[in-house]
Amino acid sequence: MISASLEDYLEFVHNTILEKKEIKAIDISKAFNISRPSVSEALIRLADMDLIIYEGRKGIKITKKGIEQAQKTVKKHKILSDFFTEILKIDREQAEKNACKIEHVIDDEIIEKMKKYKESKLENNEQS
Amino acid sequence: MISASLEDYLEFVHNTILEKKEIKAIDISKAFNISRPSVSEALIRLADMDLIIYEGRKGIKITKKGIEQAQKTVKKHKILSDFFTEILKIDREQAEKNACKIEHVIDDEIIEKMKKYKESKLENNEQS
DNA sequence: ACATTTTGTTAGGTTTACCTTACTATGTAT
DNA sequence: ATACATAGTAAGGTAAACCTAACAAAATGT
Repeated sequence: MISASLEDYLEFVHNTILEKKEIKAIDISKAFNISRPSVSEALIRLADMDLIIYEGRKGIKITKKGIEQAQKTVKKHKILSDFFTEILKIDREQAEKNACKIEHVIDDEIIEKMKKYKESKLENNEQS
Repeated sequence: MISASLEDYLEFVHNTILEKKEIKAIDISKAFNISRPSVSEALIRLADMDLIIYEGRKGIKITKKGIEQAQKTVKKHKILSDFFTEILKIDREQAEKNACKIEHVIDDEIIEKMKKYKESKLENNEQS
């Protein structure tokens, strides 16, 4: 099982690669406000788990396994954050912040029910 | 700030004292499946934070500050678990399990909105 | 081309939350 | 009363996730 911290970093690696085609260790350091050595260490652990391929300055690549992992987290994040904003009327910033923490501990079944609930709620609103 | 583990132990101390009038270190050890030395260590940390008064075999007492802390956690736990069962139709066991983890990371504002949401939903159901 | 800045690594340290092994003190049972 | 079991402590260890200081390599600016 992957830790919350590593999951966060992997999610960021994934999102950044999608957005900007590449990512460097320093980007993670800046994004999460952690030291460069801590990023090195984390990337080595992610590589040990075959979630990324890390070759120092040569770049960070995400593996198939890593993409699958990251997508699961991204999906949870999105459903949580949408549920919070659209159903509970939480402001975006706070919804995002809480999604970031809850995505690491919540079960898939609850996420699925949140998604279904939101969908059925929005259908009803369209009819009214 | 208190850690998730310590918050769990404090919550259990509080609930057990309410239920059975007293609690021993060994009870925590059994409930959370952690070693006796780990419990000792945790209780010392809780005592350092003035959340409990710990005098070894003489017993564990919870302070005013500890009760307040524990009640906050219990409240979050209950609102989460009720929201999951009543709104999202999650079964009790899974709702409890997830509440246990989410209660440590979720903001008060979201908890409040969940509570309000559930209350207004139940009102509507009474009318229909 | 050379100096400076940027990026990453090494080495060593801290804290939290666990663990095991071994010891001590307390309670119980006969 | 003594032997045994239970509860707690002491000592020492591990792994994760962070840190700083110092160094090395690479990229950039002039």
